Amino acid sequence: MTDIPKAYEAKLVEDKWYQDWLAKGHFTANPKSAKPAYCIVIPPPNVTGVLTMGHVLNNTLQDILCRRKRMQGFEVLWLPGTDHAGIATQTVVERTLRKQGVIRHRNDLGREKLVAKIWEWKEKHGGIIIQQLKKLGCSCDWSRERFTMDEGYSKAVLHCFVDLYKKGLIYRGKRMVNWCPVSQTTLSDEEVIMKEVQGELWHFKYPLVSEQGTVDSGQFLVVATTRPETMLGDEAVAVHPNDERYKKLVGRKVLLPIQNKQIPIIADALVDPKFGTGCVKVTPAHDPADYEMAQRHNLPLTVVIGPDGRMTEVAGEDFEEMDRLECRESVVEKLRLDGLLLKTEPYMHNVGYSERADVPIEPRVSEQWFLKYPQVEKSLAAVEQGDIKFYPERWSKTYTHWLGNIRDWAISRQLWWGHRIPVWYHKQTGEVHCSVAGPADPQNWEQDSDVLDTWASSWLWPFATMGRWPEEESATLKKFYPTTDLVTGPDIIFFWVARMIMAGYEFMGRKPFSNVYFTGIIRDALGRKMSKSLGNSPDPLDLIAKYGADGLRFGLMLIAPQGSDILFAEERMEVGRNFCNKLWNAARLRQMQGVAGSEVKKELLSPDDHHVLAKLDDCIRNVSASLDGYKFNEAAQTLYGFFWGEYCDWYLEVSKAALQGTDAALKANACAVMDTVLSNVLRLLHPFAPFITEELWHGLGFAQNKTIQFAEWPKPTGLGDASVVEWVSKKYALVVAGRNLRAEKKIAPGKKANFKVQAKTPDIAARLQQELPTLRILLNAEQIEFDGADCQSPSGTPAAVAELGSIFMPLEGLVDPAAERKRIEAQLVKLAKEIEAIDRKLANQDFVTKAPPAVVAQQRTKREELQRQQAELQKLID
RNA sequence: GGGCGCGUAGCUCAGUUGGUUAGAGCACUACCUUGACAUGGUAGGGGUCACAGGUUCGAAUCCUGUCGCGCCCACCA
Repeated sequence: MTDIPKAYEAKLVEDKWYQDWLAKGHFTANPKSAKPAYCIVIPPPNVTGVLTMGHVLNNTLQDILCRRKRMQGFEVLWLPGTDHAGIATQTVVERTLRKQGVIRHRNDLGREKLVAKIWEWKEKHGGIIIQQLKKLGCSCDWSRERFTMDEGYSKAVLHCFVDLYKKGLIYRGKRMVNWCPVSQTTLSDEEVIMKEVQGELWHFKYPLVSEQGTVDSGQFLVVATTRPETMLGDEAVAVHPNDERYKKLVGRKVLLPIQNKQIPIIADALVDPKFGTGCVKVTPAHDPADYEMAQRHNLPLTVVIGPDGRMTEVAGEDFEEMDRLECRESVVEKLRLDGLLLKTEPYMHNVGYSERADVPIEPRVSEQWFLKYPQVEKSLAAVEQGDIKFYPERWSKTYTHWLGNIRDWAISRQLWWGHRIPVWYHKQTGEVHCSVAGPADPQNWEQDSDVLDTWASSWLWPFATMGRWPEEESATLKKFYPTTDLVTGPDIIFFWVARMIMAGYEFMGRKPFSNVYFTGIIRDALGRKMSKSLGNSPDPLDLIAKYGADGLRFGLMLIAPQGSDILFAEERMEVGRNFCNKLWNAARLRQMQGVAGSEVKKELLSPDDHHVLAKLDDCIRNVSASLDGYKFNEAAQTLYGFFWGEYCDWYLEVSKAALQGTDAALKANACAVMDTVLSNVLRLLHPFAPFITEELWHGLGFAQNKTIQFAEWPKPTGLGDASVVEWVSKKYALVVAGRNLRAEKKIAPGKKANFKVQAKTPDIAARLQQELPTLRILLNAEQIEFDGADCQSPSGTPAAVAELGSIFMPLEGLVDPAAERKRIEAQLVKLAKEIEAIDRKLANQDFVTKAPPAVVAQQRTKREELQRQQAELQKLID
C-alpha cells in the first residue's frame, strides 16, 4: 500500500493505459449501438505536420467533450484523420528535393514522378502527428482514421465536383485571380493575407498628346503609383467622369513613357477624384480594379509580368527577365533620368501576400475553375436561427458578413499534389467531358492538368469520412451524421467552417454539425501567434515529458477562456502537474487507510463531513453546468478550487481526527466520505486528465476491473446537509483567526499551543466543545478551553475576534502588551471603516426604501455583528 | 473606411442575470522538511477594476464618449 511513489510519475502510467484502451477497443464507435449518438470530426491536421500548442488545445477540448459524453451514456465517434494540404505539402517536398540537389524545378521530374515522391514523403513523415495525438491521450476512433487522398475520400471529392458541374455551379473562366509567383498557382481570396507595409508612392509625369497627335512639351498628366513596374503595361489613364479638371481631356491621349506608346485618357467612376491628382494609370493585366475598367473600356491586356514574377518580353528588352521588384527600381531610375519623376513620398498601404510562400501576390488573368457557392441562403439562416450554434456567439457575425459578401471560389490550383480535376478535353474536337470515371476512350482525351484547392476536398469532411460516396448510406453515416460538435479555430471560419455548412446542406440535405466551439489562438509571452517559422512554439512532447500529458492538458484548460486568445506561459503547466501530484497524494492518504468498503452512514456524519459533501455537490453541479456551456476553464477552476481548497486543505486535515481516533465506525465513515469525494472527483476530472484518473480509479478500488471511461458521470450525491455549511465556514474562520495568532507570534507550526475561546453564546460554546478533536487538529492545539461568557483574558494576551466568538492564545511572558494593543487598535480602525460604510448606506433613505428588503436586512445584520466585534475588541484594551 | 474583441494585484487571467470586505495561480514576505504531498503547509502584504460622463438606492458589471492594444473585413492607385 505505502509503496506507492510519493510523487506522481506520469511516464509510468500513460503509455500503459493508452495501450490498454486501444487493446480493448474503448474508442471504437459502434454504429449499431442503441445509445444516442455523439460525434466530432477532427479538424484534420496537415498529414506531414507536427503537433503544435494549437493542436494540443484544440484536441484536448475535443477529447474532453468526447470522454464526458461516453460517461453520459452516448455512443461516441471521434473521427480522426489528416489533410493532404496541397500547396503546403508540395512546397515542402519540392524544397527538400531542391536542397538535396535532386531537382531544380518540378518539371525536372514531371508530374507522375513528383507525385510519387510526395507519396513517399507522406508515408515517411505522415502520421507523426497521429502518434503525437495518442501521446496526448486523444480518444479518437483510430479504426476510422481517414486521409483526404484516400481512395474512397477522393471518389467523394470527384463525385461532388461532377455533381456541381452538372448543376452548372462549377464553370471555367478567364478571370483576374490571385497568383503566387513562388508556388506558381492561383490562390483563393482567403489565402491572401493583407499586410500593411511601408512603401512609396511615386508621382510620374505622362506627357499629354495634342489633338494633332504630337507631344506637347510641358503638358503632363501626373499619375501616382505604388507599383511603377506595371506602367510598362499601362493601356490608359483614367479620371472621374465629373472631374472638372480633366473633363475636356477625356478622349485625348498621353504618351506612355519608356514604351513610347500613346494611350487614351478614359473616364471611369471608379476613380476617386480626391486621391492624389485624380489621374490613375490603368494596367489591365496587373491590377484587379484596372482589369475591371479595361473590360468596360475595351482596353487590351498587356502582360508585362510573367507567372514566375519576372518581366516578360513585352516589358521591353531593358527589363525582360528582371524580377518585378528589381524592375520597379529600374523603372523609377529611368523615369527620374528622363525628368518624369515628380516626387516620391513614403506611403503606408496594404499589400496582399501569399499565405504559404509569404511573398506579395500578383494579380493575374488566367483560365481557372470557379465555384458558385451553393446553399448560401440556407447556411446563413441556419446560424442566424440558431440551428447551428456558435460559441462564442459573436463569431456568427463574422460568418454572416463573409457569407453575405462572397464571390465565386477559385478552386483550381496549378499543382500536382491533390485531386485532379475530373474534366477531359477531346484532342480533336475540343469537346469537354466531366465524370468521375473519365471518358471511355481515354487516348483521345486529355485531362485538365489542375488539381483542386485543398479546401475543396476538406469541406466534405463531416460526411465523406463516413463514406458518403461511393458506398452511399454507410452504417456509420446513418448513425453519426449530422455530427454534434465541431471544435476549431476562428481563423478557418471561412476556409472550412462556412464551406462545410454549405456542403452539408448541398450534398446531405442536412447541417453537418449542431455546435461550433471556436478556440482562442495560442500566443507566446509577447503576444505573437505561435508559429514554426518564429520558433516560439514549445514542442508539446517536451511539455508532456516534463509535466505529463494530464498536467499539460489540465494546466492549459485552466487558462483557456472561452474564445479569447491565450498567452502561453510554461509556468502554467506546472500548475497542472502540481494539481495531478496533489490528487495523487490525496489518494495515497486514503490508500494508507486500507481497502475501500463501507457506504457513507448518514447518521454518523460530522458537520465537517456534511460540509465537504455539500460542497462536493456544488462542485458536481457547477462542473456539469460549465461543461454544458463549453466553459472549460470554469469547470477546471471549479474542480481545482474544490479539490485543493475544500477537500485537501480542510477536510483531509479535519478527517485526521477520525483516522487517528479510536472509534472504528467513525474512521470507516471518514473513509467512506473520502471515497465518495474521490470517486466523484476522479470521474469529473477524467475528461481533463484521463491517465491519472484511470490509474487512481483502479488504485483506489473503484474500478472493479472496469475502465473509468464508461463510469457514470456524477450527479449530486444528496449526502451532505447544506444547512451546516454556514456553521462550518464560521468555525473555519475562527480557526484562521487562531492560526493568525500563532503566525504572528511565530509559534512554529509543529509546536502545540493552548487556546481559550470565549464563544458568543453558550450554545455555540457547547457546539464547539463537541468538535474539540477537529479544532485541536486544525489549530495544532494542546488544549482549548471554552469559558463561555466568563472568560477573562489577562491583559496583553494575543486575541482575535471572529463571528463565533473571541479566541485567545495565552503565552507566558512572551508578550509585549503595548504591541498587542497596537495590533488590536489597527483592527478597530478597520472595523470602524466598515461600519461607517454601512452606516452611510443605511442613512440613505432611497437605499432603505428602494433596495430589496433582503439586501437591507443583510446590511443591518452585518452592522450588528461588526459592532459586537468592535465592542469585544475594545474590551481587550480597556 | 467598416466590424469585433480586450484594458481588473508586479505577471497571466477569473469575475454568470448590477447587491457582503473584487477572486485564483505565479511572483513576493514570514514561519515550517509535522507520519498524503516542499510538485508541499500555515499566515500575510499587494488593486482608484484604463479614463471621463451618464442610468441606478447601488456599477468592475448596463449606456455614451475618450485614450491605448489586438484581430478580422474592404479594388483609393
